[in-house]
Amino acid sequence: MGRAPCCSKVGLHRGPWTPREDTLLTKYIQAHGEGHWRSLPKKAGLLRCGKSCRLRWMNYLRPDIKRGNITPDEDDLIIRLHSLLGNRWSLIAGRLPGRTDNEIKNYWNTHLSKRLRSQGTDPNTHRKLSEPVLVQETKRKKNTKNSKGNVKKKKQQTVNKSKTDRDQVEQEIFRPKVHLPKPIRVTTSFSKIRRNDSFECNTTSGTSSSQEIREAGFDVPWSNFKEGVGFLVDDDDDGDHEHDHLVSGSDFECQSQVPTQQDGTLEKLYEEYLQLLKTEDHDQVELDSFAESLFV
DNA sequence: AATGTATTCAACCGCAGTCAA
DNA sequence: ATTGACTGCGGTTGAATACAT
Repeated sequence: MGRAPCCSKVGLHRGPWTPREDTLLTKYIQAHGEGHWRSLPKKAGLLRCGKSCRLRWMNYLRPDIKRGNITPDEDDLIIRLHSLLGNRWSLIAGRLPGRTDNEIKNYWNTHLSKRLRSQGTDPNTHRKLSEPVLVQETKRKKNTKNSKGNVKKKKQQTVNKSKTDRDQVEQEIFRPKVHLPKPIRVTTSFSKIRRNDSFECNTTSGTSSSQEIREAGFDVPWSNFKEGVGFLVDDDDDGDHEHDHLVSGSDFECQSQVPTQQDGTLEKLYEEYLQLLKTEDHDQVELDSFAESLFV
C-alpha cells in the first residue's frame, strides 16, 4: 500500500493558485466533470499535479462552498460531532453543507479547541478539565477588524473574480441550492467503517463509507441525528443563511443501494443514540462509547 | 516606526483504502 | 493473490498578516 507522490513535481507549479489557474480548472471541470485527477492537469492545461487540482477544487472552487462566517449553530454542531467522531474532519464536514474538511479542521484548531480549553473542556476528550485553562480564544477577536481582513480582502478579490464566472454558469444549475455532499467514490465494500467515513446522503454518489453507513442502517435518520439538523437549503443562494432552512434528510431522495437493514441491530443502535441525545444531561462517556461502537 | 510574536488558513505531504489488470 | 494506479484523508507547514511591545 501507499505510493510515491502523485507526480514527479518536476516543472510543476506549487503554492498559491493564480486566478488563471482557477479559471482553467473550473472551466475544465464544468466541461468534463470531476475525477481523473491525475490526467486532469495536462488536459486542462495546468502545470499542477492532480492532487493539487483536486484539493483546490474541493476546498475552494466548488460552487457550493461557503466560506467564513461559521455560525454559532455550526460551531455547536462541529463540537458535538467532534465529540462523537474525533478528528474525522471529512465526516464532520459531511454534516456541514458547504463546509470543507480543511476549513473545519483549521477552524477547530484555531478557534474551537482554544475555546473549549478556555471553558475548561479538553478539546480532545470533551471532558471537563480539572481547572479551566485561561486561554484567550484569540487576542485579535476583540478587534472588530477581521483578524486577517486585509489578507482576506486580497485573497477574496482573487477568489471572487474567478468565482464570478463560475457563479454565472452555476447559478442556474444550483438554484435553489441544496447543499449536497461533495461527490465521492462509491465502493461496494461492506467490510468496515474507516477513518474517512462520511454520513452524507448523496443522490448521485457516495463514499464507500457513507454508503456503508447507509447500508448499515443509518440511511435517513442518521442525517438528522442531531436534533434539528438536516440539510441546509440556501433558498436565496446568497451565501449567508438568512433564508436558509433546515430540511430533514427524509426530504431528499437518499437511497441506499441495498436494503438498509441487515438485521435491525443498527436500527436499535440508532434509537439508542437518539435516546442518549434526548437525555438532558447525558453522560459524555455514554456517547463516546456509543460512537466508538460504530467504528469498531 | 521598527521589531518580534501570534494567528490564520491555503496548500502540501505521506499514508491508506479501493479498484482493476 | 499480487501489484500499481487512483483517490481521499488527516496532519503539518509556511507565507501573509495582525497584534504587541
